[in-house]
Amino acid sequence: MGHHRDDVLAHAVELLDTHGLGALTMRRLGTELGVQPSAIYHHFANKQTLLAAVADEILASRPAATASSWPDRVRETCAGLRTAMLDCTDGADVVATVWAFGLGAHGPADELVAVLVEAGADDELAAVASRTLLHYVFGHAFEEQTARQAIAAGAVDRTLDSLPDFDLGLELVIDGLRSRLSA
Amino acid sequence: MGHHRDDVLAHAVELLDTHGLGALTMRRLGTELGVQPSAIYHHFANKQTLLAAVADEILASRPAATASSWPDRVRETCAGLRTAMLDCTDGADVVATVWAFGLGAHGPADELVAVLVEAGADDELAAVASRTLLHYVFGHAFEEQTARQAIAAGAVDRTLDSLPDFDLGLELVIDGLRSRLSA
DNA sequence: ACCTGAACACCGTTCAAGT
DNA sequence: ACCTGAACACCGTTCAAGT
Repeated sequence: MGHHRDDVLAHAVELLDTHGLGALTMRRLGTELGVQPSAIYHHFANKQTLLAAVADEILASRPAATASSWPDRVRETCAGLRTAMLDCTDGADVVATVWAFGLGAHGPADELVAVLVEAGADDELAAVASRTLLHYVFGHAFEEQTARQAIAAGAVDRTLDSLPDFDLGLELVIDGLRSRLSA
Repeated sequence: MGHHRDDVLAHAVELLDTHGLGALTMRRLGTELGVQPSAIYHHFANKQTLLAAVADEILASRPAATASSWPDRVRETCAGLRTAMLDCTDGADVVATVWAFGLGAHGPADELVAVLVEAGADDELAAVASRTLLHYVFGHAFEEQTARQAIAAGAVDRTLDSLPDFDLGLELVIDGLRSRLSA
């Protein structure tokens, strides 16, 4: 048929978004593209590499932070990251896993480090704080998205109104950061 | 052979610890117990239920927090949780996933909420802060454990000395919490 | 450059039936 | 109460070979 890497990647993202991570299979991807499973390996070395590219695609849709104060820029970056992940089925799972493996884009991490250094943090604080913020955003988004699906599937009974208080937890970390930056 | 639920669970934990999450399979578990795969379903409804029980087992080894001040109790609880997860291969992955699904023990969460309420937090702050702390601990442990394995497997080249600065990030959150509690 | 066909070594889960 | 045997509907990955 003559597909390119980008065709395969775009289809993988669509498959993830419409049917979830469980449906994003090398075999199913091949079938939907009208091609043998093994043909996918011509474009991606393995599934992990494909998932890393999918994660990058999810993160590419983030808007750039525009605010002037560092707390607002941190809020913008974290909110943008969260929204990008929640906008795609199982997006938080894919992005967090790829990040933990050390693959995929460092965009959000680099952005946070830059903002914090500009705000007066030394290199160590900037590095630790950016990772702390990312762990918070990943953890919160992953739990929210997973719980929502578990409830929708009837797999578990649980309320969710207690969950999406994303901003409050973020302010907690920002407050801790503020007390370090003003010192 | 006549196994009980606890035999199966103990073997599952051992399989996880010695060979990782990829090896913790219903089929392999059956084989190692000298039993058909389908026999496992007599003890656990499905793999998710088994994983929830495994997560509870990992968390059961945590020591109780004994310190008197709330920041020290928070540090103890978080460090105990982290250690329990890191002590078992893929422990952070299993515990964080089970937690996100709303299954398994709420031990660490309940402990943190209790400590924070005792320290003067209202119910909402205690709930948000405990989840923020958990997201941080899960995220940090998952990344540390995953990165360590990815490096050991040669799947990725990355330094790790920049990672295990667990305490610094935790102090950040505790500082934010302190500024709320003293207000 | 892109793909086929076939194979290898696996999965989770169900279900009738056995003791 | 605990298990067998067999099946169903799948996986990721490799590799020689084709165009």
